[in-house]
Amino acid sequence: MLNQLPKNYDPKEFEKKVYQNWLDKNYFHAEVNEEKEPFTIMLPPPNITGALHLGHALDQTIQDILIRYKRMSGYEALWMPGTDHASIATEVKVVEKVKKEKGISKKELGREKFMDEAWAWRDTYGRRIVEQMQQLGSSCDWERERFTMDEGCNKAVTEVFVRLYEKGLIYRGNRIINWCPDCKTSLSDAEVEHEEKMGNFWHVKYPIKDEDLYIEVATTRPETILGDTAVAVHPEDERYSHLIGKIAVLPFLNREIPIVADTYVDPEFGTGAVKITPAHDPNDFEVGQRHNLPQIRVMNDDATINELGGPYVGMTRYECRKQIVKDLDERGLLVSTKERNHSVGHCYRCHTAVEPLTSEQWFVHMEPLAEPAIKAVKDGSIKIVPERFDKTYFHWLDNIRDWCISRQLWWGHRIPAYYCDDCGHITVQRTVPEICPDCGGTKLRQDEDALDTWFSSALWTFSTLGWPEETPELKYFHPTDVLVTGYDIIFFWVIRMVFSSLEHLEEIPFKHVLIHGLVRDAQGRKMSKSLGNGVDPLQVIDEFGADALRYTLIHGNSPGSDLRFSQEKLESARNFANKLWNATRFVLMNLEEEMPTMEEMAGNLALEDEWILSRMERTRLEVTANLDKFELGLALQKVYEFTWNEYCDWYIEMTKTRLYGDQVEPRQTAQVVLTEVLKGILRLLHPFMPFITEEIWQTLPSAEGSIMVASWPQAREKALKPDMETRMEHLMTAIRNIRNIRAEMNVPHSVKAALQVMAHTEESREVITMGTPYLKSLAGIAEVTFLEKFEEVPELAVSTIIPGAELYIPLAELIDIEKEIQRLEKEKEKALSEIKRVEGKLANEGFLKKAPTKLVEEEKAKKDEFQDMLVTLEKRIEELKA
RNA sequence: GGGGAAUUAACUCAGCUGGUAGAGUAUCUCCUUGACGUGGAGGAAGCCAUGGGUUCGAGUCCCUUAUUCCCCACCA
Repeated sequence: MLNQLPKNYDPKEFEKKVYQNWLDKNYFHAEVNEEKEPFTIMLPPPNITGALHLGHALDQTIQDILIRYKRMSGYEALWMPGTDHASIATEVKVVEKVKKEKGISKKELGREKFMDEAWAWRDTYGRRIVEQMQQLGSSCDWERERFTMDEGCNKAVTEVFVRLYEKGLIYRGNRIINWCPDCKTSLSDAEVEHEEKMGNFWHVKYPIKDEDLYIEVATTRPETILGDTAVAVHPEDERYSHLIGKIAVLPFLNREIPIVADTYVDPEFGTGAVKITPAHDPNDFEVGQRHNLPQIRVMNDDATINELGGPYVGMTRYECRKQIVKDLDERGLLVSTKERNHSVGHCYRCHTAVEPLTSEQWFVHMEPLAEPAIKAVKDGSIKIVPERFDKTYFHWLDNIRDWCISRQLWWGHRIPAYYCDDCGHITVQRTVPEICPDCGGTKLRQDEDALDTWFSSALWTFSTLGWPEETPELKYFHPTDVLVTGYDIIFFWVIRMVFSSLEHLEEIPFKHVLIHGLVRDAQGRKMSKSLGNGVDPLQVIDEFGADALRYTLIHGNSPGSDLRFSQEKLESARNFANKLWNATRFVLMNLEEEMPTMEEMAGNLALEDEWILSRMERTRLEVTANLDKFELGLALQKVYEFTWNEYCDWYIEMTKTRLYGDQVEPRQTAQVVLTEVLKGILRLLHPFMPFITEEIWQTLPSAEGSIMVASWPQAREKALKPDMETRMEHLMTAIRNIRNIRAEMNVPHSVKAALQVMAHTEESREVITMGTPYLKSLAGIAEVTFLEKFEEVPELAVSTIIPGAELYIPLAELIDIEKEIQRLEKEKEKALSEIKRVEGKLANEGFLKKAPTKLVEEEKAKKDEFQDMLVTLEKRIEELKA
């Protein structure tokens, strides 16, 4: 007795064990190996802020499929895992934790102790993420696991910062930036989410100094009046030309501000006069620069009004807005209030409305970096899949502005800039300076700020391989092959990796970018904490198994599009696993200890053997092609269909006559082919469903080692047997038709019918002869006889047609003649409509001239076929009516 | 304001370089046949959103319209 499997598929029984075995055998590890071609994927490092969600599961499943496929195909496949420190998000979480546990703020705790807390957090969640990935089956090279704040990454970050600074591409400046009053840090443009909101548009009068005149401005943010330093009008706007150069008096503060002319102003919009607040509006900032206006910042870091706000000091920006509107109204300066839609920026982490304000920050000068990045995609060095995301990529780069990289946070890479207290000189260098190179002073302070998280993730493809050292790994594995990520982080990450790698390594970071969509809930809603519709991958794995989860995420999904996640899909995935499981049980219980090899049986193959082997070959060809084009959903679909519809539904059923027969030889061939094809299926399916395929593989005789290191089946076009496929098709049609007739005639299973065949071609006679055992076992036929003359056709019989032959079932006592005539009429209709279609085509001159000859031939053949069928049907109907 | 996507069977979605519409789920009929009822056999179900164009031929390519959904954007 060979190995046996339990009756039901229960992934919990083996998934952990299987994964542990892979770990023990070190199969995930990749090394520089000049004898093999490398294939590299860098895992987009998950944030250490919490647990993995279904989006991660999708992202990682795609990568795991690709990496397993390539590993089996003989590549030295490296999948480098790691986690991201996620500066803001983690810091916020740790701040909350400290507050909750210790009741103190981060300042009270102090920088050093705060960092200890953050590292402890990282240890906990970093480990949890690894565990989750392992449950999903991810075959990462854990020995190479990295963290964006580990020593190697730190070194790379410093190196990049210093190089860019020395090149003049990083600078420090007092500029307008996006400020999150809740996270209390600056944000890059990419980190601001804009939202359309209904707000008010207030028209306000500013008195003109020493004159009985007013200038009317319009604003959505009255609280910024406190920071106004000018009013601007269009230079050619005649309504205001007399006011240019005059002085307006700011309400409440009585500040005297000039009226300036600037083409930025759109005379058509609002009143045509704009209040200018250089310290709180990006456009106004620009105007301010052009006209040398002072910047008056009237808000604190928490967006309350500071002492420059006069009577409004201490109010929040919203309280202040309300109060100012009220005060303006009281003084008769409020002209009107209108409703108006406008977009407000929000922090992508905490969703607080962002406050634009001027601040001393570090920036990357983007223009010179953007250009090569655009070129790399334009010239095809980097291919984005699906292609349409090119537009997103270009659009962002074409409109890029300088990148604000400093964050007022502790958790992150501290900026390697040192200020001299004596002379104010700024030193940027790789190591901590002892003395100021300018004045020799020793009182040096390092910049307090940390770098944007994305600054370090931008280096991920090479900082993880040892850069700036010229390591063998870097040379061998870089550029990486595919970057797999969601469309939501093209801006944050993909673009920045491209220009970073091009700038520092002078090569692309990856050859392909494979974009996937978002995982949504069954109603199509985004999964979110506030909706409470998030699904925990671990719970899914617990209930259905990791393979079913992976199947659900991949099946029927196409690159770049969102997918809905539902219970039904999981069930269908689990059912498929169960089907495969039981097919294996069937095979196992019919095998014997001693089995010949496939090669030894090559001469004994029956029609169905040749057929299934040819079909498997075709499936291999298609699946491999799909995988190479990143069409994972299609690839999986094909494996599924081959497994269920061909192997299980037909081939297994057909082998039963041989397996249960008492002759050794045909039985052995069936046993060998059953095993061979099952193994073929397992190898094709392994990248998608690694656990079940491994578990089953291990039970099969003659399967050596792990399926993980088995070879990917090389598809051979010449192994296809199209004629065998056609013959089998005909036999299957015969069986289906007979089953159909039986169902329609309500012939119970117990009643075996005799089949009489009028064969017109040698081939059809052969098909029926070879197919006789299957007509018996699968179509309820008792025996098959061939008719030689038309006169022998029984009168009371139901009939059906396959190419080249008519099949009759005399069921005199059972058939209802009227019903049978109806059935035949229906078939006749079908034949007629087919003939009409084909004839229409063949009557078309253009078709005959321009369509490929092969197609024309096929159509002609079809026409003949259907016409024969029609003749037979008509004859048959006549006979029955008579 | 700009860009993109979607619109295919009751539902959720596939459909690659144009050549007679597919799957899963649900539904209807039958079946405890020695792998599987997490199953088997059979059936019903679609003017592939709209109007045009290119073509011998369009779900597939081009344009129009409608609806829905994303993304981007410095009109105060």
